[in-house]
Order: sequence, then C-alpha cells, then structure tokens
Amino acid sequence: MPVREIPPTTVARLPAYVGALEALLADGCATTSSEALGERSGTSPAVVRKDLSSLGQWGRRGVGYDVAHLRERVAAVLGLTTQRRVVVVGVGHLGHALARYPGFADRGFTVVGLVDADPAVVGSVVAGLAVQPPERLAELVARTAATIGIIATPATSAQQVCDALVAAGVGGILTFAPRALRVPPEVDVRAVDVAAELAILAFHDRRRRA
Amino acid sequence: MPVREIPPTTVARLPAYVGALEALLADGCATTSSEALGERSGTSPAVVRKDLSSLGQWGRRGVGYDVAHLRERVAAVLGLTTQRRVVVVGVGHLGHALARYPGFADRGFTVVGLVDADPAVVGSVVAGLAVQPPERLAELVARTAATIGIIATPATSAQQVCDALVAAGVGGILTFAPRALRVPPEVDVRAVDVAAELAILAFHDRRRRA
DNA sequence: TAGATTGTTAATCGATTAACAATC
DNA sequence: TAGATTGTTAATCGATTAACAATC
Repeated sequence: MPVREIPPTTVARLPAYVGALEALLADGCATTSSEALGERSGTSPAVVRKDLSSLGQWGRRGVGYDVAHLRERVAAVLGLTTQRRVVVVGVGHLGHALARYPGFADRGFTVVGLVDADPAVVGSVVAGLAVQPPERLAELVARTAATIGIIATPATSAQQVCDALVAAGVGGILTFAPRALRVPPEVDVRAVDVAAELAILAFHDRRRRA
Repeated sequence: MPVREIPPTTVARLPAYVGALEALLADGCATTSSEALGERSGTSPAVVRKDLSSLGQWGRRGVGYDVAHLRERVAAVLGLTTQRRVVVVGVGHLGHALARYPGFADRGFTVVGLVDADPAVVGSVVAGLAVQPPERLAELVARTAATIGIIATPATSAQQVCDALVAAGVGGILTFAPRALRVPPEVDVRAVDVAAELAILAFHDRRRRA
C-alpha cells in the first residue's frame, strides 16, 4: 500500500492502464514494458514508469511488468475490486444509455436505481429497474447502499438533484449537466460536458482553417 | 484577435465561461465580475482574470465585464459563431442520445449524419436522419462538409472508425470508446470515458472509507 | 558478459496562486 | 476622493521530460 499521496494526474491515468492491461491480457501477453503500456494507453513510457512506481515497485528491471499481476494491483489501488452501486437520476435518452451501458458491469459498477421527475416516466421499467420519483431518492440510496450518483438531468435541475444526492449520502457524483455544482468538500464531483468537448474541438478546427 | 498562443487549460475552461455568461444573461445581469464568473463556472476569480486577459482586455477596472459583450467575444474565440457539422458513428443507445441531444444545437453544432455497421440499424431514421452504412461514411462527410466526427461504437471498432473518419477528412474527433486512438498530428482528439470517470470516483470513495 | 528495462533523480516546463499597481 | 475591480507581475507549486544508475 502506497504511503505517499498519489498525484491526481496519475489517478486520472490509472483507468487507462487497467484497460490497456486487459487488452494485453486478451492478446495473450504475459509480460509488458512501459513502452508498450504507454502506446496502448496513450502516454509516454516515462510517465507510465513514474505513475506505476508511485504506487509501488511492481516491475522487474531488464524484464518489464507481469501483465496479470499489474492489472490486479492497479485495479486494487483504484478500488475496482469491490462492487460499487450507482444511482442514475434523469432517465432521458442519456439516462437510458447509461442504465444499459455494458462498460459499467465490466469495471465493477452496478446501476441499482433510476430516478426521474417526469410522472410519465416514473414506474416504467428500464434495464430491469422501475423508475422512482425524486421523493424516493433518499430511501433508494439508503436501501441499496449506493455510493455514487450520476446526474443526467437538464442543467436547470442539476444543482437540486446534486443537493438531494449529497443529502442522501453518496460520496461521489458524476454529472453530465453543463453547470458547475456546489458540493461540500468531502463529496467528489467529476463532470462530463459533451457540448464543451465539441467546443474545444471547434476552437482547434477554427485555428486550423484560419 | 489574440497574438499569443492560448494555453490549453484556458481553452478547456472557455466553454464553462460561455455557459456561465449565458446563465447571467438569462438572470438579467448586464455586468459581472471575475468573482461572480468564477463562482458560476467553478474556478477562482484569479484564474478567470488570467484566462480572459490572455484573450484580450475586455473588462473595465473598477467596474467588471459586460456580460453580453464578453459572451460574444469568448464564443467567437472558441469558433462557436460558425455552424459546425457533426457526424455520429455508432447508433446504439449512446449514439441515439447524442443524435437528439438539444445541448448541441444551442452551441452551434448540427448532427448531419449517422452511421452504423449493423445492417438491422442501417436505413432506420433517427432524429430525422437515415442511418448510413460504413461504406458511405466518406461520401457522407464530403457531401455534408462535416468537420467533426463522434465515435460511439464499441471499443473494438474504435480505431477502425477513427481511421475512416480521418481518411474522410474530419479535423476533430470526439470518442466515447475506452481506448487510446492513434491519429495524425493535424487531427484533434478528445476522449470521454464514462467508466474511467466512475473509476476515479471509486478511488476517492475507497480512500474516504479506508 | 551484454542488452534491456525499471526506478529515480534532476532539469524543464507550465499552471496556479498571491499580490498589487493601474484605473474606473 | 474612496472603493472596487481589472490586468499583470512575481512566487509557488506541480507535472512532464530527460537522463542514467541499478539490476535483471
């Protein structure tokens, strides 16, 4: 177990290493190098070595890394060995897609609850789960022991949903709403803003053509 | 027009400023400060001032920024004043959601084409567009003059789709597939990995409980 | 032994924070 | 004039890159 604090940039790259290691495993590679890992995860060999050595010394000089062992260790550092329960708020097109996303189960995440404010949607069954009304959110989180909430609502209700999730006791929130959220310091927020990503592409596109 | 190169971290924050300024405009604010903008966009006043001053001097000391004017200028820097045409490859649940996402049109992005490899999906009409087979991708991009491609396919086909988009001539790619993509240096790639975001939340969740 | 590759240190680079003079 | 707030500089901090000794 690492004693030093792991830098946030390193943590952000760990999931890519797990993915790359799984791909290598599927390809039948028993051993790999920082060079091959960098190639597969989109970073440089130097960064790979620095990141991995900040977690512990799991490679062998002159040889490389044991793929299966390293995958297990990095997944353990990320906390992917435990199942995590996730509640999705907002069951529009995006919420639907998230509720059914196969990439979650592979990584130990289970969607255990769906919530929507629209009475026409409440009660419908999506991905085997009956959609609950917002007033049942706290009870749902408590009953399922969910620790992560996903916000897939319009931006206008995002802060309200966020407050409800925090009050219900989740420790982490992933939001797709294009709006900054206020949360107490002990709650962790990650934001995905698809339109913002396109805007950044547009910036470079504009530069390229200028 | 700014002469100096704009730092990537600044570019990444610009869309949030545009959003915050639009919210302020909707609230009827004519003028704002770096403090209020920071609050709304999730950064500090110092960062706001530094970012904005790297684009030009658009504030007035002792007074603040003109909301409408600043919004227009930042949007112009991002290149949001021109309509951008977007092609979505992979029309599963996520592709469906993207094709219909209202947040795109608001920011000047129009989905002009849909492509899927599944013969059962090809020909179906989603969001007013007939889904095309992969072999029509190049023609589709050429005909619509699309400059941005979105990859919403399984990870296994992501690189192949990426190569086809590059060959078809798009300048920017937004991928949702959890896999590093190889592209020529003149093509810009942004990656959104939802499972990775959850994994990062899981890391902090684990620390919190440890 | 010779070649390969890690783990780590030092050097470079860039981003954030703090502070304040300029100026409305 | 006094108070407010920008634009900018300097100081701090953290991340990346380069290089190489350790070692398999």
